[in-house]
Amino acid sequence: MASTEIPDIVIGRLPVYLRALSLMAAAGQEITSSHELGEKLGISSAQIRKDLSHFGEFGKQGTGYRISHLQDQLRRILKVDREWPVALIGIGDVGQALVRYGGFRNRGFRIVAAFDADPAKVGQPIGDLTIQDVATLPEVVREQNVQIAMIAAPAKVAQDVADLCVKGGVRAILNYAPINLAVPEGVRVQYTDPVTHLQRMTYYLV
Amino acid sequence: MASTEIPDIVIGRLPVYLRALSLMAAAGQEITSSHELGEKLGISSAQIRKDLSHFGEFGKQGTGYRISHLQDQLRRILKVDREWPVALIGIGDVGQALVRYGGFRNRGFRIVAAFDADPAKVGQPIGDLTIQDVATLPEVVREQNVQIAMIAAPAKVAQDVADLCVKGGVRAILNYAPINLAVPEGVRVQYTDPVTHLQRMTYYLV
DNA sequence: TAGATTGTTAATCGATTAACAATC
DNA sequence: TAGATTGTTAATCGATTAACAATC
Repeated sequence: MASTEIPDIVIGRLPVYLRALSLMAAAGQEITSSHELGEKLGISSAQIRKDLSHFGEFGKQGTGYRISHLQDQLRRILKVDREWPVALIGIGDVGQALVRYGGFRNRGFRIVAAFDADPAKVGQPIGDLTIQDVATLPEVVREQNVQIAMIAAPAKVAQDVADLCVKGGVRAILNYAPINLAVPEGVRVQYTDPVTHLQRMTYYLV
Repeated sequence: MASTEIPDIVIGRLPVYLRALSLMAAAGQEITSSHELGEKLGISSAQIRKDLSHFGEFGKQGTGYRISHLQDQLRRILKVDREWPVALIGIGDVGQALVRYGGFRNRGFRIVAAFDADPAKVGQPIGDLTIQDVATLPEVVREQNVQIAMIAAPAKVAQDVADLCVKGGVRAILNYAPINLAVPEGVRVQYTDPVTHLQRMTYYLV
């Protein structure tokens, strides 16, 4: 079976599956099973099979899944069988780390434009790029058909930056600023904040 | 009411509530309601009230919640009404950004030890700290009673680093390496990987 | 073949929501 | 007071799991 409203929580697990598969593939492994994958990820094998069954039949009874095939399928489903252009806003410590991060390549993304509001930074080179004035963002991302943005700007201006992104046609935002963004329907936001992650664990400490 | 096995998904929302409250407080606001908070976060007001009801009664009928009081309560519940010492392993781009990040203070955390495996880095200053040899980690974190670690080391060695952390008594790990860690029962891991976040959104793009 | 593992169904489990009495 | 909002209950909704026929 396939289609008809896949739960978002299922979509959220697919990148995790894909990452685990890539690790296995890198180690030279060719076949895996829902049981093995579940073991590695702390997820039940039934859940993995159920999740995958939303999209089709990718395994073989008695054998399991050919890793390369399942990777291909997951990449296709997640639409990362291509290279998405990404805009990065805020070239501070986090922004610089993101530019230098080698993990985007081959996983579906490339930073194609970097922005900052600081006149001292605008015009400076960063990696292969030149830092552009954030005021020009809507125009630039629209021209380059950029649908994805990463916001690493200070919290104070993050909402303004998000507004500029939306104005330029961005539909997906990864927000490093520790604030909740208000965006129109149809624009997705993911948050990443080390403190929030840590605070989620302290509850369980003594 | 209180206690008796709070669902982890509820715990996961508390830091988000706390962050939103801090933002309101910073803007000079003194009172809020479950409705307003839910509006800001894209969560139903009923869910917020239900979540809070696991821990006690923090509001007032007809009025809502006094923000400073709810902040205090959430900080107490999450155990971030203190300052947790944190170890950081891997002083590359991400590690450096974390050391310079000002957002830990006042939110419950302080990096008290920085480690790297590179002999050229060991002994170098980073912020207020000196980079230490990762081989000494178990000893050092045990001495300083560090229960929380952030791993920003390369994927290849992240599991080894996690093992050292566990050996030193660490019970909570925030992992920036794009791999799933195997840890013993009782040790919590949170993952943060920009690519995984982005891949979760591309599914919805055209 | 015998053993293993899939894909799927039905049952269970848990989380979210709607509604409202209590009350500030 | 009148209006508003909490805390909580019961109902709904959705996700996870157990189990197994199908079959490699």
